[in-house]
Amino acid sequence: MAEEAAQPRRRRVDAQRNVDALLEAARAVFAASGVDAPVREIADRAGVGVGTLYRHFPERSDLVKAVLEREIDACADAGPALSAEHAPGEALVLWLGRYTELLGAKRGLASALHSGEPTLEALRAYFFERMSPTLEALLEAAAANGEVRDDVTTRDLLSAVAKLCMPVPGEGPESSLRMVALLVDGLRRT
Amino acid sequence: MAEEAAQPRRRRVDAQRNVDALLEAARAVFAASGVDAPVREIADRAGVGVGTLYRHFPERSDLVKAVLEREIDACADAGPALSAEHAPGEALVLWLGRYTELLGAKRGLASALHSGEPTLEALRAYFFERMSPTLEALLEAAAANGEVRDDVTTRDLLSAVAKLCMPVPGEGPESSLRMVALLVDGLRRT
DNA sequence: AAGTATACGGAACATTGTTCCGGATCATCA
DNA sequence: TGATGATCCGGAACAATGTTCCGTATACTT
Repeated sequence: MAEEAAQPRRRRVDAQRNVDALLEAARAVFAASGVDAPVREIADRAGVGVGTLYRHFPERSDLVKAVLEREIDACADAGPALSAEHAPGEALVLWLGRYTELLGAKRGLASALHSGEPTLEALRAYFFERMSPTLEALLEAAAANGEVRDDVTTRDLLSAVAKLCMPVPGEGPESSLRMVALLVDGLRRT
Repeated sequence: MAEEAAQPRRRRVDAQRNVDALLEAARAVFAASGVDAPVREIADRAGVGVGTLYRHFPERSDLVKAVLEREIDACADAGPALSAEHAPGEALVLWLGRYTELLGAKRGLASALHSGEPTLEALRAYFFERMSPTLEALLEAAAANGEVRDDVTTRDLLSAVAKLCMPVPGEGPESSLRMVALLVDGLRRT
């Protein structure tokens, strides 16, 4: 009786099992073959038909989104803590490091953000919606403190670092790190 | 008799006409719909069957490459002139502007460079092969002159700017310009 | 003009995202 | 517990797109 009264029924257990299997399969396949991996491969690995996959994730991008959402949240939520424990400028740089790390580790994320596919628009939107407030706060604090220039947009900065982290065949994450560092140098107050 | 002796025959005139038509159609279609436009659309616009298209351009990417090669060359070749007429640091910045402009105007170029498609590897290779010597010279001169830091790789810089120019739905070329400017600020000697 | 290498067109194939629906399965209630 | 209906499943089928194939047509050569 302590449950929500709205839902007339709860999700069938087999359905839940399949959702879990799909998420795990997707995680594995994306890690192994990138976010462009065929849907069927994921369905097979999960031991499920494509119909089932589409029942739970109406579009391929919903699966991508589901897999990446947790990591996006963790990164976005890391801002306030850094802000509490460090000086504004330092907190900003540390968070940008964390952000770069996320994009470097989940190579698929950067790709997904930039693949023109209109179907991934939802992921892009979620990503920026989540990250913007965090960076906004850090950036404003650091600028108010005079540690970084104040003519740089939150959106530009998020976007720039994400782009620099785009994986390219024949280029490792190290080069992304170097390029981000260069950009951050440009950010310091002139 | 002044011809090369190797080729037994020269290209048929109808074939040449079709190649030209295809190149023009591709240019138009790429400009209108991006480099991901369907091959058939290009063939149709050129008034030609897909078989003909594939006879002259064995892979889609060959067509992309053919369309973009000329512009790549022009940009790469612009380096020495700038170098002759300006101070090293200024020449570098001016050329980077030209380079950014190319990537901003031919939105397809930046996409093509970063779309993971292995078939576009040839274009990527050509691009860097052509741009590297130009930027290398400019960068070395400016660094030797003490105007910019000397710990930045040619390759990193080419790659970074190209990435910052990647088109993203809902983001115009202006934001690319701002981000490149930021990066260039980071490039100045500290 | 005849002969032949070259080129053409478009049907057909492979891959991939997505839709559809008949049949199986589970939750609920008498 | 057993009936019942909502929910879910599987995979065949469809659409879009890159690529291949081959019978036919055309342009050079002699």
